Amino acid sequence: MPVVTRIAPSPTGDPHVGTAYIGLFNHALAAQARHRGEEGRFILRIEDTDRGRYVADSERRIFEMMEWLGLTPDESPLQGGPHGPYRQSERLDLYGDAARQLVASGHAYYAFETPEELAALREAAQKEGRVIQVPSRDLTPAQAQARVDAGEAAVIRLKVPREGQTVVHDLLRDPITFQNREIDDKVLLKADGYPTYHLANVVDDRRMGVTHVVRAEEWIPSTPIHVLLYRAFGWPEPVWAHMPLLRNADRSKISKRKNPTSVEWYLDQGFLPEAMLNFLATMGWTHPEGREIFDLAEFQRVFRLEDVTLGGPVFSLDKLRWMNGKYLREVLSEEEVAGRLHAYLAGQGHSLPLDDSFRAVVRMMIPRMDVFSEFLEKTPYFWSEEYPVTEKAQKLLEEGRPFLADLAARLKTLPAFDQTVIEAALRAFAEERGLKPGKVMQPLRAAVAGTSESPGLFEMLEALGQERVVARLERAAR
RNA sequence: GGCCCCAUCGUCUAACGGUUAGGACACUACCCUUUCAAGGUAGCGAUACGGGUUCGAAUCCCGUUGGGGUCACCA
Repeated sequence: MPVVTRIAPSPTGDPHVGTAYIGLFNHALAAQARHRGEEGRFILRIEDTDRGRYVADSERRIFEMMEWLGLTPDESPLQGGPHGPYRQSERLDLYGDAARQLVASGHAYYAFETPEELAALREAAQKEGRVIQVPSRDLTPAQAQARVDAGEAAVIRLKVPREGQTVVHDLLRDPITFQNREIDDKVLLKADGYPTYHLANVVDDRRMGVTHVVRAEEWIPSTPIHVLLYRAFGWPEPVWAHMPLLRNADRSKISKRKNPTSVEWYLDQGFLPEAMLNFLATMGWTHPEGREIFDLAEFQRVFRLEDVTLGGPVFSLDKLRWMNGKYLREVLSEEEVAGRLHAYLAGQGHSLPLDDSFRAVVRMMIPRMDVFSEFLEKTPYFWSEEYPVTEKAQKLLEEGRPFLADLAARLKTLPAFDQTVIEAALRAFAEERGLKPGKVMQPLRAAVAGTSESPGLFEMLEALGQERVVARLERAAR
């Protein structure tokens, strides 16, 4: 069975984590079909029929987000494809024709009510606890056509049956039943000639051959409209599957105010796309063998839509961070981490050489960071002599005051400066003074790092190098 | 408020009529240890409630409660 899926974001702002989330599943479904040797396509279509909310670079940023995550679509406005154009604003003729076709077949009608009239109608309907009824529905086709011909502003509305019910066969929640009398006559074509979401969505999905509509739960209430539309056109319905909504900690729909929702933020913070994807995959779904860490290929291998759970998953930044750290420590090699971190830092405007010294610091920091943005924050003393000194480090420095100068002198004379030599020297120094090793090491750490929290002292000293270590010690001893 | 969806530890979830209700994050303790981490071990911690069905219910049915979504010429 061919599987054609899509995401259809509107270009109204930052590339949203929810788009990535839904994109992951749609992308996987298409990939699975291809692996089976069947047709599988994943489309990115831009729903830009609301000119009021259009944001110019949003489309490009959505595409870049998908690429970053490795969810590159097979067809999109940027790549093109055989079913384009992929921007609804470039497909306007289609919708007008489709809407008029429905008027001709009696499934839709021209409506002339003004916004003010509609507001009044809506208020009245609300009072009576029923859905709005549009007077234009009762116009004869000839009457309506005459007013349109006269140039009167009109929208086209779907003529929803007054009786009966419409059942949505959602793959995850089948069946969902709606009473037709509770569905209002939705606008299909706006007065400006632009389609509404409902029309454009159905027409495009049909023309692009979409077989599976996998989208967020918030669309459930409009799905009966879409079903009615498919029927009015005489088209077969796609498979419907409504995924749960990502949630804030208070369980409301994930939002900007309560969570970082822009994927660009995660990129800026230095999250890995692999970890992001892995984490998103565990929202509403679990690996059948209980694995926590798995890659996209593995996800595609074992994912089944039917296994999706429906409780709205709370998006936990804590767990995402843990998972990202896990990738740093257990999935990627040290060399890969160094390379990626270097590229990340370059992207942030820090040009550090990708050399052995950088690699040594990275190696020490891998177990000490979860995301790349922590790297420089935690290692200022590796890159400059102007590193901050914490209060606690200051205290340790005082404790070391009696021997810091001597220690500097001792380290200065060391013939080699590797971990083994350093450790032996320090232990010997402590013993001579009748101090426990820690009593020497802590002040030393404070002197060279300005903090009591650092990687292992010996490896850190080696990475810093004899010259810097001695100089810092001498400075601290003064 | 109408309509619709949902309901297992604080969070993500496992269980698909029979388990001491399992794992992960977070939290706590201990171990390791030169600090901080990482890692290891242990602990804390859940079937919302009430009725059914059944020999047996977290699992099936109904109700209640709770949470969420949606009610535009936005998507």
